[in-house]
Amino acid sequence: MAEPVRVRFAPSPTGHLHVGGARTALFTWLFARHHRGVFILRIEDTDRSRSTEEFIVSILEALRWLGLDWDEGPPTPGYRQTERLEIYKAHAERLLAEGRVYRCVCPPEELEAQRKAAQAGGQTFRYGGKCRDANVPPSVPHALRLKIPLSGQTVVQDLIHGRVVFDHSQLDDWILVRTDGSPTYNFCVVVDDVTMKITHVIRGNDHLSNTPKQILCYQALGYPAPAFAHIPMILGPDRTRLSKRHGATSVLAFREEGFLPEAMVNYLARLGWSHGDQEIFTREELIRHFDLAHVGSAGAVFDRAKLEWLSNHWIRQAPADRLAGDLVPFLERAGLPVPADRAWLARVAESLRERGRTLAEMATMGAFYFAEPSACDPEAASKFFTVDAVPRLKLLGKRLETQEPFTPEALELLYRGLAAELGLKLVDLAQLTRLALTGRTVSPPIFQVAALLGKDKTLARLKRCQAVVEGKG
RNA sequence: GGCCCCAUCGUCUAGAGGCCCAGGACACGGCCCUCUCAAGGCUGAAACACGGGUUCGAAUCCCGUUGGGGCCA
Repeated sequence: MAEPVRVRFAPSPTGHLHVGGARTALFTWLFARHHRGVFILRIEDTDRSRSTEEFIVSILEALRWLGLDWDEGPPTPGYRQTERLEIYKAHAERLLAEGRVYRCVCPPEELEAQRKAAQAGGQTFRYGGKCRDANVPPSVPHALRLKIPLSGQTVVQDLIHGRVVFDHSQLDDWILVRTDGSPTYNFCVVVDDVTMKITHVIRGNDHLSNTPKQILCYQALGYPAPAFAHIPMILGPDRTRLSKRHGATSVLAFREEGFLPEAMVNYLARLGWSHGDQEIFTREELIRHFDLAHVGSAGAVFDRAKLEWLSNHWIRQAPADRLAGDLVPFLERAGLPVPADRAWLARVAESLRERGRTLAEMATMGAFYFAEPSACDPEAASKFFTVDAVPRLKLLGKRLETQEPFTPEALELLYRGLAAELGLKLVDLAQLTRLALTGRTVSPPIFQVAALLGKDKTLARLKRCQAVVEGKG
């Protein structure tokens, strides 16, 4: 048996958890759970100017919502980079003492300007290593640079991309500690991954280019490098990296829209990973089947339509009583009264689930269950409220008044009988009733609706509808 | 600009040299079912970026081109 797997997800709290980060977290979590390893959460908050406490809270909440539980991490202290500054400092000092790193006084602005100028002129700019042998004294403000070997190459054995070779001649001596004394992101990552004994670094493709420098840093530190897996990025419809420009990308925004976490997890898992032709996965199935070998190497476009399809699937799978509970905040937000009878709400949810792609949609579509429809769809009204409408409504009201029991099955029998009696098609009576009860031409099966509404409300709405039609002449 | 990654239907993908004149799913069209809309069933249109090799044989291997993406305190 190999060494136990230890993996981490390391978001920076400079924004909400977006779908790209969520998928990285999911893949990492699945890898850990599949291998019965340890999933670690680490907060990369070295960028103090942009990191906030709220974003940390929001990210943790998003992870919990997705059901990605961590074995190590906040609120336990020691899993935030700002708490680990001493560790980075100690490692930097060691590298300096061992001559693996040197002091550099080249002003960053100047270097940046040179690079821009070179690029504009179609030239290649590379840091020349002016300070490499300059023996800058410690008293002068300085940055710390890692010495990259002048020749040779570093090979990244990536679990997804295979062997990727980088020529040392193409790599700049890179900054580990800035002039202001702050360690750079890439240096912190290496030190953290080493000290947390991470065995597999699973992260976005955008970090692949930094990997050879990190491997060189591991070597300078005298540590073995972990295995790497660079997963492709999630793209927008224009095939550029998914961002706010492409609309809502925050995981919590999807929760607000009424997607179920099962749907989100299922969708994200299938975005870039596959298991034959299977599309629908429970969490357990994902854990059982997930492997990095079947993660693709090309970027994937985020497709909301497919998410919605999965969402509908998982809404139909969910137990009715859970759906009822989930629906409550969406009713509130839609300004609808929340019924006290939870069992009744569960039955309502059950009638709505077939058509709902999100909880928010269910609340909108089912509004008539909770409040009397304010007005009929005018186009439908002109079509169905003909001269025949009033007598039919009257007759329906009369028959329904004495109908017992008021169940969908019994009501259907009554309607079918009446339709036959009048020489009508069922649809003629059904649509008229649908319009009266829901105000629309689209709804759950109308006998179910009537039964759930109960005899009193059903009769009242039929009567009111009749009055409206008569009033119109 | 240099380096790196990537390239199968509109989208997500199956495909690890012959089973592929390329399979599934979402979306789209048609039909069926049906009290409406969904769901479901059947069905249609829809792809191996291009050019060279290697091989008896290539979506699958190699090279190049093109296109896209990413990294460079």
